Amino acid sequence: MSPRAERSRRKPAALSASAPVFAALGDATRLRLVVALCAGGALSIAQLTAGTTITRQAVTKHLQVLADAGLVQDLRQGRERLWEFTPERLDEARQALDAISAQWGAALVRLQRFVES
Amino acid sequence: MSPRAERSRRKPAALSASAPVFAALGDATRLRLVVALCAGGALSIAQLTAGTTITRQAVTKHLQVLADAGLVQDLRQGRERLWEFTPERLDEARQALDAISAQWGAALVRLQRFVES
DNA sequence: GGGACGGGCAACTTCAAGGTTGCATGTCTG
DNA sequence: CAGACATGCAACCTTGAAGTTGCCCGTCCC
Repeated sequence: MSPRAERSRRKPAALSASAPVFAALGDATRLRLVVALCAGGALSIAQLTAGTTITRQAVTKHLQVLADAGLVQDLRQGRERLWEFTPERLDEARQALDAISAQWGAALVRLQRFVES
Repeated sequence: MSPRAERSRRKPAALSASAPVFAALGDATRLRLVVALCAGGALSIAQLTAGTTITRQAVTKHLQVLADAGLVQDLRQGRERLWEFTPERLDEARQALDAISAQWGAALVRLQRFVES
């Protein structure tokens, strides 16, 4: 089965359900956090704060927003609190963008047929 | 050339440049507007307001936000102001999500190799 | 001309996001 | 134990987002 067919086999997820995910990604700081967690596995708050100009508390709040959107997950380990990326919601968001793009493509095809007729 | 290779041939767009696009999509009302414009071609403000509970002014503001993000475009026609979808920025956002997903996949592969060694 | 209709502009309100500071708490480690 | 380290919690501040209301202006059309 082609990748596109396999993707469309899953449940549609209502498309607007991805709005919170987009909102969570719509901040440069949070986008950086997501990228960092994607590349580096589980990281602590202190590690994620290092290299930024903002406070540890601000990073904590951003991580909480990402967690509420289902993009990251925390796991305590000793005195540390490690955060790791979870891909499910982001995949749903990707599918949502694919759906929009497909809808646009279909509209273009209809327009093309209309012009030719 | 495969779709993936063709996609990666284009410029990377820095990934964080898509943050404003995600922010624009991170609102249920605006997401609905984008979907409507994708399906229905160019629509007027009055048409986009019909069927919603919010004011015409609120719709206008949302459209302005979408325009600032480069997702829509307006064209005046008589006393109407029609809005249409523009796909470029949304495609960039799709590529950004693909990049994140690919990075996560690569991290998983590295983890797998590490566990096996 | 004179209504409808579509839209722009500006002021205003409400509320939450983003960020900081200060202090308390749990946890290693020498 | 004592201190360093990682974090939590709560109060606070500042802006901007989201939405409304009121009024004005251009355009279509009978």
